Amino acid sequence: MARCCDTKERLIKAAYDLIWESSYGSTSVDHICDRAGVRKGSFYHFFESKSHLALATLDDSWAKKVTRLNEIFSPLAPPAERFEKFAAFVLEHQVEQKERIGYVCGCPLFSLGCEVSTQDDRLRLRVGEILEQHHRYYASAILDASRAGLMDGSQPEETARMLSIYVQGTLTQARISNDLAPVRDLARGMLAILSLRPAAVA
Amino acid sequence: MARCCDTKERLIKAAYDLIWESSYGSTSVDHICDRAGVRKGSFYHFFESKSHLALATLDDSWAKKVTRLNEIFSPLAPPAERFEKFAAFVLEHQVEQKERIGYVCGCPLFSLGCEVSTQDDRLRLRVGEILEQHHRYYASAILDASRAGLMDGSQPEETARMLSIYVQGTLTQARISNDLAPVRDLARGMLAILSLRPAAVA
DNA sequence: AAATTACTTGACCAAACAGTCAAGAGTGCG
DNA sequence: CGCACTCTTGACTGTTTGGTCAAGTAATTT
Repeated sequence: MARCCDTKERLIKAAYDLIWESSYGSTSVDHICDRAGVRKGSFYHFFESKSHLALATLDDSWAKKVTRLNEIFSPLAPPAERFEKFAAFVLEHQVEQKERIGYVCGCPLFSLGCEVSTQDDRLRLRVGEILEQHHRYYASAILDASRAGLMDGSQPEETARMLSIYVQGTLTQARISNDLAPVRDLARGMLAILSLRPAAVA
Repeated sequence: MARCCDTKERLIKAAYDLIWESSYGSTSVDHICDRAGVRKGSFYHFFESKSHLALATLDDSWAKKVTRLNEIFSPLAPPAERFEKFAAFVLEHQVEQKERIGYVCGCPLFSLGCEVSTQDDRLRLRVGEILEQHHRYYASAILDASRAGLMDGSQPEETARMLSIYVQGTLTQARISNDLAPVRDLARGMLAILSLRPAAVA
């Protein structure tokens, strides 16, 4: 049955899902293999260790997400709309996941990063890089908004940082309370942090 | 050597530290016993399981923290000062921990809550309750501030919610970036969210 | 057709794991 | 003193863990 197929992708998908639904520590190589329908020998043919697979899930999920973010944060879209679309995108993801597994799962990136940061520097740094990319999207939209006279853009970096933290906090809060309410308020909260002038929201 | 001493407390302390420094999943009962200098039989004399011990660490640490928070959020203190003292308290804690173990550890409550929420409802709910208590401190200080004419208090609950999320996000961010900078900006960020009128800050 | 390559398989290992238990040992009380 | 209670101990069990490996199988190259 050699040289077949999508074994590697199935492993990445299974690992991503399991870590998101539960946690890195409680997800064993055996669980991942079971869900992927793959024998353990194959696992170690493709990946050195669980940590290496986790890194692969980060790269893979980021590569997929980036095209969507490029759409949402397209410089062609009005700045306020970018944030609204982003919030809608996040909410949609969370609703879907809650319907599928019965729990609000929050952000796989933050959860994994938070869990492993003091134990696995490679994973920690990669998560940090990806979060930094999100920051870039925010900062660029803020600059566009202030250039258009829609908001006070005197501190774009600081404002973008606060947005990052707010999104991060909201998803963690939603996971812990197992409640989508904070995510439903995400758009409003982001716009409040941006202090966009009323005209921009309409 | 029976009927001695502080075995139970040592177990709670060891579990708290280990979970904070690494994570719940990577902390085994054996590790906890080792650090506490206690044999495993004793562990199971006091606690049914690791999950029960984790719950005890939550209760224990919250009981200790609450007296400090009552000081900080004393209705006798000016509202703005309460938030500044709180931010200083958080920073102090994080600096201490980073010096001790070389990593920014973030908040044990958020990290644990985030990690176990989809697997252990008892722990999840307890973490949620404790976070809710923090929210109460914030909301009460906000009401006091608005009553004193220091800020717009039209949405005290919503503002307190944003503060909670911001603090939570900041500590998670600090842990992931292994950098205290976000925590050093905590006071400023909290005051920005509160939009306290300049007079209140001076 | 033969050799190489890329993948799969299932059996295997030692270590770590959560949890149990019977036999003590120190303390306080009658 | 001796009983009862609380705690401690170390040896134990069965399972799960991450990880290895030799043998096989199918496509690809030569």
